[in-house]
Amino acid sequence: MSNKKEFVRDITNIDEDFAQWYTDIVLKAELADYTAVKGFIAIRPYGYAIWENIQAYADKRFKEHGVKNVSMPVLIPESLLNKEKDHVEGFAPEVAWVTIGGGEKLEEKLCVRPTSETIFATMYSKWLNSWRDLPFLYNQWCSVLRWEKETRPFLRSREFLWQEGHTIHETEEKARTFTLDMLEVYADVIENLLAIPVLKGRKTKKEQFAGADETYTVETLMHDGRALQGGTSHYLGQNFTKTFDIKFQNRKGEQEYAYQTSWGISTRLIGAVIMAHGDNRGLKLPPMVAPTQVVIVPIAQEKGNVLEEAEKIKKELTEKFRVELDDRDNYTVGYKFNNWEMKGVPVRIEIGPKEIEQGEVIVTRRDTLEKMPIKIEELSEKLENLMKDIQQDMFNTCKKRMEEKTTVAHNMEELEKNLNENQGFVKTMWCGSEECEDKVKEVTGAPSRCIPFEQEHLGDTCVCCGKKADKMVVWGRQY
RNA sequence: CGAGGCGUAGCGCAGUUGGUAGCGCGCGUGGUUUGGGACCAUGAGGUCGCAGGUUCGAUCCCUGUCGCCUCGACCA
Repeated sequence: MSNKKEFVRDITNIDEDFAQWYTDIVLKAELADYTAVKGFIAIRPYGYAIWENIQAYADKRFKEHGVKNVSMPVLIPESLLNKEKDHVEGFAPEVAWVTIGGGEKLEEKLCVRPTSETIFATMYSKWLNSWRDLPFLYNQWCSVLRWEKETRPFLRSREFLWQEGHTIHETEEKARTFTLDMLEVYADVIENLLAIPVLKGRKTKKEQFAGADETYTVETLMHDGRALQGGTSHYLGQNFTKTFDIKFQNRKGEQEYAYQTSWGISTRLIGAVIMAHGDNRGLKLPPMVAPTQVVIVPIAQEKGNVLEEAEKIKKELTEKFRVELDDRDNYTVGYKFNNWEMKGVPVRIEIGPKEIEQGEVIVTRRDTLEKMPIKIEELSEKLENLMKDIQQDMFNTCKKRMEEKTTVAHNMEELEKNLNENQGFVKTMWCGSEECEDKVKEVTGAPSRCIPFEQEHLGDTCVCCGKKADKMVVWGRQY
């Protein structure tokens, strides 16, 4: 009653101020906290556990493709960073420099890695001799630094955790295939683990990675209709292998430059999970990434054998699920319900004297808040199915929203109207010129998201200039 | 980098027309409670962001500075 009001005020309303809602969730669900330095967050155990689940899932997929993990240094000499022209221009404005070491000014300043193409390239050039050595399929889990001006936890911090894969291949075709394979891994991670549908496509020249020939992307859509780039995979061609002299003796005995890829996903995905699924009660985690999948809340736990029974259930469920028993005696049941809902735990089990008498428990889904009694002996089995249902339903809900928020425009007026009213993705035809791309961004504030793999024929003329167009491109405001 | 806002207890905020600080939540302890954010009692917790100036005296006034947050242009 009046409690409800208090609760609503606890977290900012999701539809009134989405940005504030997001910050509230990050802090109150104890995912992360601000630190002494702007743009540097402390990821707390609950947030880090989500990252660990993402890591475990993605790492397994990478390894299925033969990828091996390595660790590269955090510092890059200026001269190395400067070797690839497009690359420097893309990253130079946002790198942090180390100029003093051991109390003495360094002869050459060192940049804190914003990404490690240059280091990998240097090492690859040392390690590569023959076509028999290829491919090199290396990845590292690390943090990188980019001195952003505007920062937000997970979405845009100056330091962020990520994974960067760097591979070199014998042929262009093999490298291109691998680039797309990794994009599929990302789509798999985001759709199947995080339950967020993706739009797959290729970035326009203007939006692609600094130093890449092609950038592929998986784009996602958040609660408020804004887009978020979930992961990117780049085909780097021979841009770096030529400047870093990564060559090998090919099957014909000739010297040839290798073909390279790089690809990454970051802790930004935690931001995506928050913003794609959350609601006014807080976080809503898909079972597969949830650090705690089941929380058991005992009711009247001091009475009879409630706690004992709850512990028994926990023990049994722990074999299949990540389970927590909330036996804190200084909080009421209502507090616990709200607290775990805010933390997004997918399934809650209530057990009290009444349930024990009936030999059942009350199971509540976080996503729909639907309550159901389940016999204790059937619990473990039924929860398995329930987890699958929740995972699937959350994906479907998100997918439906993405479909509703994807519209078509044939001219600038429609494009602007759709972006303003419906947000989301807007599909249009595009002539392919950067002038038109710039103009759309200038007028609507929305950059191109990608040129989707699944092309549709929406007309024959460019949304902007009206000239002949044969590509479909998707626009959307982004995070 | 442009625009705005804010720095007082862990968090949210009062406050002193200048006399060295208070409320709510949270936290500790004891007890009563527990089926949707419990209650009583008691206690701990502050160089009032930092520096300088004015003043007998500054958390308050002035100047500077630093930091943080939000919104815009750039990025995972």
